[in-house]
This record gives sequence, structure tokens and C-alpha cells, in this order.
Amino acid sequence: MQRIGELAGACGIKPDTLRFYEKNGLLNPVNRSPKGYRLYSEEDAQQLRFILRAKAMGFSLSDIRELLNIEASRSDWVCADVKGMVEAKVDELQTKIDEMIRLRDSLQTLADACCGGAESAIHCSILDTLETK
Amino acid sequence: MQRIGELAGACGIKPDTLRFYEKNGLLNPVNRSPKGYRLYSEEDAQQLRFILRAKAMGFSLSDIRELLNIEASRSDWVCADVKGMVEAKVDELQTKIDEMIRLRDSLQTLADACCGGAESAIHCSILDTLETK
DNA sequence: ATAAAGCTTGGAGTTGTATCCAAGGTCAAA
DNA sequence: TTTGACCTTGGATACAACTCCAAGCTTTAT
Repeated sequence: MQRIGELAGACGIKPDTLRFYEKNGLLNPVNRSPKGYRLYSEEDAQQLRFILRAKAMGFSLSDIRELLNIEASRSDWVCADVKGMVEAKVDELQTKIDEMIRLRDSLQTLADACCGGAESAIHCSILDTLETK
Repeated sequence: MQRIGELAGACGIKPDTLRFYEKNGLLNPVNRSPKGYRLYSEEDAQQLRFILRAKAMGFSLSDIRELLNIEASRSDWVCADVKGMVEAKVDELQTKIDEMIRLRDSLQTLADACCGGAESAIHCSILDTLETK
């Protein structure tokens, strides 16, 4: 059993974050010491690592809550459920990526058209473009 | 001179947004009617369009404040200043894009490894991966 | 003349993901 | 034994960019 600071330190997060996850139903440490200190079991630590891995993959905390639900009773679900979630997230990411590429390209075009020199910005093509498209 | 609702409507935003921009120093309508209604001149409308265009290009409101400062006294700046801002934003976007592509690819790999069928998720490779990497 | 639509202000609420703070209890080391 | 590190709780704060609300005034349409 580890105390909150130990587990947090071991996982590179802060105790506050762990309490935050608890408040939001992501990770409920099973035990408390006689004086009320949270005590995390190896299973709790395992679950935290699950959360952090999912987060690193781009899942939101509410996605993760859902994944944990599935994980908690795998037999109630089928592979298609899980794969569906992952693919939905891929699509979501793809949409954002496309949008950001669009923005990046617009900006790059803008930058390319600008001399970028020490000339006064009075005739700056970037500002002109923003002013009147 | 247009009233707030007219200008907002014409630009596809809400009056509240215009007041928000004003409170945040992005757009101060020059005039008020005798009864205190905001009145926007064509220049104000022009500036709003500048703001909205910059926003559509991915600039944050604080970026836009900076661009407006430059725009307001172009002669105090050189092209390099402006181009620098745009290129910094391109880099910022690129960093985010790279990160999101990394996430997308990880998730795609995860999805590809899953049968995605009607089988119980008991042996789901996605959950297994998140559980123990 | 009256009702609906529009305007004003100050301030609160939203979303997501934490992070920080204060007041107080506990524990280990020097 | 005292100091300092750690723990508890509830609640405040942060960020971005709005969005909404209430109470009250003005303008417009019928």
C-alpha cells in the first residue's frame, strides 16, 4: 500500500491530480489508514497507469471513465464496442488534424508572401491580407 | 453607423461576443447614441472583420491584440516582426499537428490489432494494451 | 397605447483539466 | 521536542473564449 504522495511521485503526477481523479470517479483507492490517509493498492496503481496511458493516447477523462467501465466488466461488452470508441477517437483526431493543417497552410502562405525584412510594415502583405481579404 | 445587433448579425456572431471583444480591448466602437447605444462605424466593422479573419487563421485573441497594435501603427514595425509572429504560429500549429498525428497513429495501431467483432471483450487487445504496456 | 424586440450594465456560468490554498491533523527524524 | 514533511477537507483559481442572466431603459411595429 502506498500513500498518495508516493504513488503520485512514482507516476509523475501530483497528489492533487490523484484526488481530482478520485472526485471524478476515475480512481477510488480502496483503503484508508486508521487516521484517514488514502492507501493505494497495487491494483489501484495499475488502474492509474491505465488512466495515464489512455490519457497519453489522447482520450479525455470522460472517455477514460467509459473505458474503465468496460474494463471493469469486460464480459458485458464486445470487441466492436471498444474498437468503435477507438475509431471514433481516431476520426475526432483526424478532423482536428485536418483543420490544423488547413490553418497551418494558410499561415504559411501568408508568411511566404511576406518579405520578412527590415522594411517598415507599412506595406506588409500579411497585414494587408488580414485587413481586406 | 450600425448598432451592435446589426453588426453582430452581419458578421455571424452575437452581440455578447462584440461586448466581450470590447471588454478585452480588441474593438472599441467610437460612438454612442444619445441614449448610450453602441454605434459602430465602417472602420469598426473593418476592424471586426480583421479580428474574425485572424481568428479563422488560428490566432488567439491575445495574438490578435498584438496584431492590432501593429496594424494601428504599422510604421513602428518592420515586416520581420509580423512575419515572425506568423511563423511562430505556424511552428506552434506544427507541434500540435505532430503530436496529434502521433496520437492518431497510436490509436490506429490499437484499432487495427482489434478484431472488432461481436466477441466478448474479455480478451480485447485494446484493453490489454491499456492495462499493461 | 402597448407589446415585442433591442439595448445597457455588472456579474455569473460554461467546459476540461487540473493546481493551489488555508486550516488543521499526523508522522518521522534530529 | 520540535521541526518539517506529509496528509485531510472544502473551496478558490486558472486558462480561452465566450454565453447567459437579470433588471431596467429605448425603439419599433402594430
